[in-house]
Amino acid sequence: MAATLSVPIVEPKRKLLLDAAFHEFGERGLAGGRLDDIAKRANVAKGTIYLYFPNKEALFHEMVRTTIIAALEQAETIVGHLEEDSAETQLRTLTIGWWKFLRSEQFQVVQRLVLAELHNFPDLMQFYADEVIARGRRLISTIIARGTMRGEFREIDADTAARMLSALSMMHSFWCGRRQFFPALANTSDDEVRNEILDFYLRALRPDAPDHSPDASSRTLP
Amino acid sequence: MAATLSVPIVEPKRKLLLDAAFHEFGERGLAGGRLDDIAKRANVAKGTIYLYFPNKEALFHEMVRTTIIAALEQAETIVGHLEEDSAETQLRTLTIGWWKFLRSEQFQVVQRLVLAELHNFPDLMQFYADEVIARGRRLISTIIARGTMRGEFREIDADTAARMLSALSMMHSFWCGRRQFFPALANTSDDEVRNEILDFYLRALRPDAPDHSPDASSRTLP
DNA sequence: TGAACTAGACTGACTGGTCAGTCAGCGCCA
DNA sequence: TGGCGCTGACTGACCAGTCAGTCTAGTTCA
Repeated sequence: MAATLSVPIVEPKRKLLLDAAFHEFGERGLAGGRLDDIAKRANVAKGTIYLYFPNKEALFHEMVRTTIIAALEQAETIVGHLEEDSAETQLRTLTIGWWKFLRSEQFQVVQRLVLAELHNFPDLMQFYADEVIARGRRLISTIIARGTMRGEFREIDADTAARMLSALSMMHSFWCGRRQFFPALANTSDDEVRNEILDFYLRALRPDAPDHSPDASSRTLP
Repeated sequence: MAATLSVPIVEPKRKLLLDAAFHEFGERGLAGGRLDDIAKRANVAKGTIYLYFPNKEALFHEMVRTTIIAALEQAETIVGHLEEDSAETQLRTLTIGWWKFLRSEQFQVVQRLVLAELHNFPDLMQFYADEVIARGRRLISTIIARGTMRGEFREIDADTAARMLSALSMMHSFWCGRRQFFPALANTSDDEVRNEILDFYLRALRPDAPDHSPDASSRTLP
């Protein structure tokens, strides 16, 4: 059977284990997750896990890493290529894609694990900070810088502004993931929340009204 | 002994244990925290813990509860009584106090535990959501509603607006607690971050410029 | 063709360490 | 002297990690 195609038939099992680990650790965390249960989920004996991973921590480590990567890849296809629209439109497009990413099951689990366990895994924390947080912010900040240059947005440090959008999105995504506890969000759909964030955010980026400022020296009214 | 003063001399030990539990669980989480170590921290034998708490979970539960309460009490004294200032000043005052609360060690630990472990303790999660999140938001939203009524702020749903400030503050407080991983914040002090948030936020609440909008009917310029 | 052999993926009972929870007993104080 | 607050060695459950053994599929050879 394997004589005809020499593709390694082995790797699927690795993926199977990572998938089982994702669910187990996602539910119970690193300390709470049991290898016996992961094996059971993967329909495999416990010993098999040790054929693919040296120990529990390594399995956890790799699971987080691959999940982040998979989630990012998925996010990238969603976000797409930002055409030469207005900065506002670009920001809206990006946010819609990014929000979908934040609300995905994969990211929700990763986020919980990051918040919960990653202070014991500085390298994973750094990976997450660089690849998820910083990467997202960089995309945003590029658009904002462009918008500011064009006069679409007010003068504002693009990195700071990006951080603000990031904070709004991430915190709301977390709350949306626990709607039961937050009556304020119980009757608001994910998309509505996202639009609230965007509308609020874009208000803060509006250019100064031409007058209204203390020194009326630079009037440029029509 | 108890004849002379009938004050229970027992409670200090309880507090001692809760304090030790705070540090132990704060560092290692519920699953990782060891009762032996909590006993050691409190200079007490392990058995003593069981004179005050029925089991580990109960100790954890009560520790989280009392910590939240203590942190809130402390926050309340910081926030103080909001005098009849402008809404903006009130919001600034409140945010300064709230931010100090968010950045306190007590809250930092509670936040980590909440994010990490509280999905196994729905009642604690609810307590946190009600007493910390909702309570904070209510304070903010009252001020915003007043500001909107007075024309200081634009028309905006006060609860939504409160949620935005809450999101900005909580997420940034979390990031500030892990500065090592976020180079963007490495060179920005807590107070600077807080001011960035406030300035950004207040921009989003500014009333519409009198003209610039479709109907320029209501001019109230000097 | 098929019997004998081999490789190595996989199994699961077992081991050893850890830790929550127990309890017999100690010492101090009224 | 009685009892209360406390101790800490002990127990048993649990679970990560091990390893001797099985099972399957491929290969060789008569």
